[in-house]
Amino acid sequence: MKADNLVIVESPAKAKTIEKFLGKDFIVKSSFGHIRDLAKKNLGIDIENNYEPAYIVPTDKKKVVDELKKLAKTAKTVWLASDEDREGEAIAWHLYEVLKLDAEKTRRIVFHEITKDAILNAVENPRFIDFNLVNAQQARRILDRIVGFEISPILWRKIKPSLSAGRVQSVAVKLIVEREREIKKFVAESSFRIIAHFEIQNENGSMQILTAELNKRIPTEEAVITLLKSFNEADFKVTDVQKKPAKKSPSPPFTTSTLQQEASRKIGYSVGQTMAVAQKLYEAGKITYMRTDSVNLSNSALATAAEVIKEQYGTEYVKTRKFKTKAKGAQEAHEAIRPSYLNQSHVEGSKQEQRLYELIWKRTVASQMSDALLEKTVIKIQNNKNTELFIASGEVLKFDGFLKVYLESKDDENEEETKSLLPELKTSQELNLEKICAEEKYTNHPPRYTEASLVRKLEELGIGRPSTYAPTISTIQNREYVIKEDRDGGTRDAIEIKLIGGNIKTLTKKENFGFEKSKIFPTDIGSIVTDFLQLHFKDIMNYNFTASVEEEFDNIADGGKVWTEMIDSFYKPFHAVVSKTAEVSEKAKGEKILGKDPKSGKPVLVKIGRYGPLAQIGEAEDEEKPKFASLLKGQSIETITFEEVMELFKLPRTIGKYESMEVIIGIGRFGPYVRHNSKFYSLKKDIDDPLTIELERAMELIEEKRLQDKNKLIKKFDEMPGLEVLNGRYGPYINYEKKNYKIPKTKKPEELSLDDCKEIIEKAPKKKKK
DNA sequence: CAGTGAGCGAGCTTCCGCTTGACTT
Repeated sequence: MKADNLVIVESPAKAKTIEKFLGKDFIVKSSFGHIRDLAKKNLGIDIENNYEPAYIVPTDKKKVVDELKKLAKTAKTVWLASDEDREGEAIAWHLYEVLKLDAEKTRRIVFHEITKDAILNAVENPRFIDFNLVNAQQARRILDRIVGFEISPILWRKIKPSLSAGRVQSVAVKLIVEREREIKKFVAESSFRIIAHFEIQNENGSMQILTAELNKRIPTEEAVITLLKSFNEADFKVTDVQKKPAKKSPSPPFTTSTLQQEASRKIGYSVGQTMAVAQKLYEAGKITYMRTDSVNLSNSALATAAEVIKEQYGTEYVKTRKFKTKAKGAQEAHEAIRPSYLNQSHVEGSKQEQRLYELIWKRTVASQMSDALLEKTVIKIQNNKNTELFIASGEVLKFDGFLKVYLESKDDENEEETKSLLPELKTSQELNLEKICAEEKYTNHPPRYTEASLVRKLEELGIGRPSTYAPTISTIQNREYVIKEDRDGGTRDAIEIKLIGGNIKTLTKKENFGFEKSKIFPTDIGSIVTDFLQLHFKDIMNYNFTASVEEEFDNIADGGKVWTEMIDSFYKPFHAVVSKTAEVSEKAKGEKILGKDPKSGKPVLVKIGRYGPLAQIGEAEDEEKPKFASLLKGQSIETITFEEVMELFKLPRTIGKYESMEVIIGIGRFGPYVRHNSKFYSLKKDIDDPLTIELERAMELIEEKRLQDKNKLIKKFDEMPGLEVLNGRYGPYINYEKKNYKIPKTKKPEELSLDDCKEIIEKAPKKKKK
């Protein structure tokens, strides 16, 4: 295949679309993102030589680069069409360098939307590579490398191997750690919410209840009773009625971050899931690009939206808008995330894809619809016994507008503010009191982050980019700095006091609180690393660090600053701190002494060990070796109590005999277990507690595992005892000499002969390790 | 795969931001 013009874009899906818009003389290829990166050896930066970067083409990019080289050689003109932002400009430059392009035959073009007009217009208006922008990217890349690769090794030495630190991830973890500490410090307070119920006779004779809330909360039970008594036999009347028009406007179309948030709130996807499903939709040509910080829609999309809305809902529902991006540091290389074809409100595909698509369709369409019009009513109610003021507020939807299609969800749905239609009332109208209820309400601690709300916070701080939100969230979980899980809450008393028929009744109810679903919690390692970094690298950990270096990158991009000078003024003081910290800082183990062992009088402490958090009685220097016990899942150094620690030392414990052999409960490398006849059986996490589990349940676990093992074995051969055909999580497989082999789909596992198995093992591709 | 927490030393880990596959025990 030969063509005079080679166009290079970043994404293959984009290449496919664009090729259709351009003529036969054009061949459109993708670079699959960056094609070069800093070498991993020696930082990939020659510090002595004015921060000269050492770029290499990673092995998995060699193939793409070779193909592009070949095509570039025969092309008369090479069009570098990577995105119009810092990273895109750098990609263009790397291509220019690696493909050894001739400046004469190279053109740099950009477009923000994938429409024929935009592309043709771009081709008409080429420019050359903007080296200031490229240098801003180099500064960004090198700063991140320096921060990550100079701090991480300190963590390996001072805390634990394989840990990591970085401009983005370390701050993300800090947000989680700090929020958890705020929550631990938080003390819930309660006060009483007072609600009066009035009976209203409607014109047609039917009865309606009007509820109105006292304009303040009452602090104590005693004060509530005094107050309620003062209402006894009072006459209530309306003292004011106010009606005001109001409106609600739709949210802007989706960006990566808002899509992740809404998909989490409305359909319960993790941010990783959302991106994977969106990727599928994008590749199928159903939505525009899913990694974007822009809320902009193309003019043609706006026009189609107007048509679709007019057709489906009527002209009065159309109101097209151009939204402005508010996110800090947004680079707006793409459109907002929207359906490629707005006239398709549904698409084929998996259930997951359909649900996400519908969400995107609704959000996009709603963003171009009329405001919803409301009438808000506020009614004031007073009485003749005291000066207290009750307020009833209601809301009537006069015109639904965009609400016909879509309403953005909120993170905290606790506030049940169901404002309803109020009866028509006039000033000085008398009201018949039915009852007054006082309910004890507790204040809530600041909410724990979900994956999606953490992304929102990062975006707010200008930290990270659309392409990195999901990977960052998984990095901090993979490093075990944080963990996403459900946690049980507790119950507490909530008092209810009523004034009804002249009597006061008090009732104490139990209410559940504090249950957490899929929330992010810090681990001990996360807290210790955060404290360590905060102590030694306070600048990097500052929430404004990214914003302030971004300002300098902008200066470089504008040509006002030389990138090596910017890096130099960062590196010199930074590296001095690195050297000093490596030398003088203590090993950080998060050690905490909780008390004294009543038996031996030795100190009882908790700390991070090689294999995670542990409790210890006595010290290493003591003559007698210290005793150790691992902490249980869900326990942490920061919150565990002395009593809980002492419980841990009750393990291992013998809980009885089964088949005339001892049954022992312990905690090992892989968590709590039952040991019986020198075999191990795992306790079920979240169900079994090793400290309280009884013999009967342990026997159940043993039998369950035995049954499972029996079902696991499909086939074995007497001639070769080491070879087994087994049933696993991903279906049947062959196990031989500790290695597993896939069974071809053409074969039935039950019918495999020994020779078949040998053949499969022979033919299996050699394991490659990365 | 299941009681390890000492210490030595070789060799490895690690960043952020652009993009998709390859491939699952």
